Amino acid sequence: MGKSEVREPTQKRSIEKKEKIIKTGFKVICQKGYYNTNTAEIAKEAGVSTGIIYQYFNDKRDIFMQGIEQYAKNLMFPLINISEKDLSIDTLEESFSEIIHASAKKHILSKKAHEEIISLQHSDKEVEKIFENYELEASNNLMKALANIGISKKHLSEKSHLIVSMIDNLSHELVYHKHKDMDYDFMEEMVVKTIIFILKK
Amino acid sequence: MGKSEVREPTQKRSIEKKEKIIKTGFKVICQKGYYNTNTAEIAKEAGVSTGIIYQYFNDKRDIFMQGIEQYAKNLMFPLINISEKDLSIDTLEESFSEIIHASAKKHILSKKAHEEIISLQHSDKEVEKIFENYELEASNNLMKALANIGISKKHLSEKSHLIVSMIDNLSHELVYHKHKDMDYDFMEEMVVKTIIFILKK
Amino acid sequence: MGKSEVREPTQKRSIEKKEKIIKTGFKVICQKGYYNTNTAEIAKEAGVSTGIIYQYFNDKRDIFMQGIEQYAKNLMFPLINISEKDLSIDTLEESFSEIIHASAKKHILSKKAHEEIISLQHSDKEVEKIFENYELEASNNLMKALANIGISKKHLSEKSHLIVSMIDNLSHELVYHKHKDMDYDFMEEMVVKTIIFILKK
Amino acid sequence: MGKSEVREPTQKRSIEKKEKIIKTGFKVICQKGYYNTNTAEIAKEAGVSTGIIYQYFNDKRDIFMQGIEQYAKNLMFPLINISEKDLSIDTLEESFSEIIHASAKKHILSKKAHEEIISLQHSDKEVEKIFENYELEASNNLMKALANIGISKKHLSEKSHLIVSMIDNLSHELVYHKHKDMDYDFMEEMVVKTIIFILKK
DNA sequence: TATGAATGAGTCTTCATTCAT
DNA sequence: AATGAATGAAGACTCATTCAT
Repeated sequence: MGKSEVREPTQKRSIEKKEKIIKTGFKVICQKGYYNTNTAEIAKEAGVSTGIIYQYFNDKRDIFMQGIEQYAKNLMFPLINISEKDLSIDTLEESFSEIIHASAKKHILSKKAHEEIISLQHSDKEVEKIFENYELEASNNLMKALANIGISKKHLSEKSHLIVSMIDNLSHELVYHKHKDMDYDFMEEMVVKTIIFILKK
Repeated sequence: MGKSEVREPTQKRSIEKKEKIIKTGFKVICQKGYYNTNTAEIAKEAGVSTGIIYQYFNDKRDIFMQGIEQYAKNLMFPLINISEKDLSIDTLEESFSEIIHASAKKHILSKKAHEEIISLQHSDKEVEKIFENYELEASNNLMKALANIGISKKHLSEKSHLIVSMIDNLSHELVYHKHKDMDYDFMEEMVVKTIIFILKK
Repeated sequence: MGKSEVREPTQKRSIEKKEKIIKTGFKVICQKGYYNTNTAEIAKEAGVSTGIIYQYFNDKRDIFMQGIEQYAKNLMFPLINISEKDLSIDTLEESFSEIIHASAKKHILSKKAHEEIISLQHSDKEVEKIFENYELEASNNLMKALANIGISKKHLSEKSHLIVSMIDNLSHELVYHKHKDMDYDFMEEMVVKTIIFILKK
Repeated sequence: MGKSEVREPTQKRSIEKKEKIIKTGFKVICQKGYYNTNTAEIAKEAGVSTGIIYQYFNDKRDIFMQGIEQYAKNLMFPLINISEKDLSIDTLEESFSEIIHASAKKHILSKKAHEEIISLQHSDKEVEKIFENYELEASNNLMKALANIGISKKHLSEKSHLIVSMIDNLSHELVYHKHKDMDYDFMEEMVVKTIIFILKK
């Protein structure tokens, strides 16, 4: 029935408008929840009409998805961009310490965002994929970097995966600070040591 | 003109009916998400009429809340029930292997429930606490059990927390099997060894 | 996503309500056109809420479709129910005269309806089918009846089809009376004679 | 604050542009239906911007109306152009055979257009007349042509009308081929013979 | 003249909640 | 205590029309 195509804006003004919608929409959804935010509100917050949204996006979900895409890229950046330049076999501990800090820093930005995204993974397999892909990329990059500095390739993919999860978890913990009386410095140190243990094993 | 009160059932039949609604409602919501499950569906699955729901519950949210209260303890953390009977200093590896398996088994429902609950935290601060408490309880129980079998109490809470999250992660991985080409037996073994490493440290 | 099933009402009150919606909806749509009638208006005219419509019908189109179904049945009734009792080889002319009159009578009821239905055949192949099926049934019944009174079966399906079209056309003409100065009695007579001619050929 | 007038283009380029919009718009509307065709689509198909449409036309309806005016005569009824040159009293059968074929050829678009026009008659009485006039013209032309080749004028208008509708029906049948197992050659032959019969009567 | 981005009123549909029985 | 029919407010999305450029 002549489904009107989504237009990819080329003009500067339009690109900015689309970016504004993504940014604002993503922010509001993260603050209030996907199902508690309606398109009219997103439009209003972004300073546009409801109609224009559907020239740049397929539907409400699409706004959020593109927000996630940008967010995920940003969030995973420190892990995704690990290379052998960041690692050295002699200073593994310092290297991972730095990586953890960089990761935690990004996590701080986006407590709410992360929560809302996770909650949509149920009904939306595509959301899940985005994160898995970035996680996979992070694992793979870490794996290559580790191989390049001379770590044994034996079971390296499994090890990398474990390491990435640990870093991710710890970053979470550092941000959420749910357990008030914990010694987070020790936890970090412990994680680094555990990573070294895993790699040496 | 007062808001008609929710009735607390006293008769056996009624109590069972209410239980059924909580159980079914909670299950369906965890599987499909809060906003993708409507009251008609919950009623149908529970074998009751839509009307009756509003005699036992204030609203849809109330069903889910009571579900959380009632089932979270049981479902969420198999780790909560760990005691020193499950652990022995000489067979730590076997012990944790078993714990991991038990955890993985319950993980499908618990993970989804957890995610869904987080998604409601936005509009509902009350929800937030419930889960944190159970997670804390799991860590604490593990900690006590470990202390009881002679593990050093130094930084035990941090260690326990790390261990719980590793088990949680691995369980998730074992259940979802996202990375097809991974050697999950190795990963499990690795996790167990890492736990031992953490505890010995 | 738990698409709520359309309920087929069993209680008397509900059946009447559903009938009322079909009748009113069909009437209003025929008067104002499908795209100029909105669901709120149908509901209002039928004296129900908009919500209830979707318990009995899949969508707006469904209301109209069920209206058509009833209407088509009714409209085609005289042609569909032709049997050998209505025909005799010796009084073919009188027989067809009567059939034409009965058919025209039904057509009067529904000038607007017919127009609106035809206009939807574009976008809706299902609408087309309904009418084709009734037309086919009419042709087939006529064919059997004719065979039973001794008309040669050679090319009888083609002949029946032509006859049904002619009757249908004439009925239309008799109702619409677009051409003010025509002698409709003659036309009817002519059609009857032509039918006889076709059958004798 | 007067409603900005529709401009009548004077430059060659503009006139062509307007013609293109009418032609394309009319075609697409006939194919897909008035309410299933949006102005963006018409503009796109015509190779113009949506904005320009409102310089040449009052509104969407106006495009279609002008399309009807301009193309109806040409498209709707090949029969309109019948003259005595096409007919001869001695070769009536061949003549009508040819007419039927010509009619069938133009039938696809014309039938759809006709249907769509009828559907607009509800909200738009103006549309109604246009078509009736062309249909009448077809009958009249046929009538004159028949009279000119010596057919009796007695009841000729009624006969012409019957003939036109038979041809119209058969054309439709030939184009759509709804009844797969029919012998269309026989039907055509039968129609021609019936026409001759009517004329001779 | 021409563009196509922008508007926002209007539409169908869903669903938590109420109420007659 | 229970049913399930009924309500109607709210939401996602469309599209004829306008307007800044």
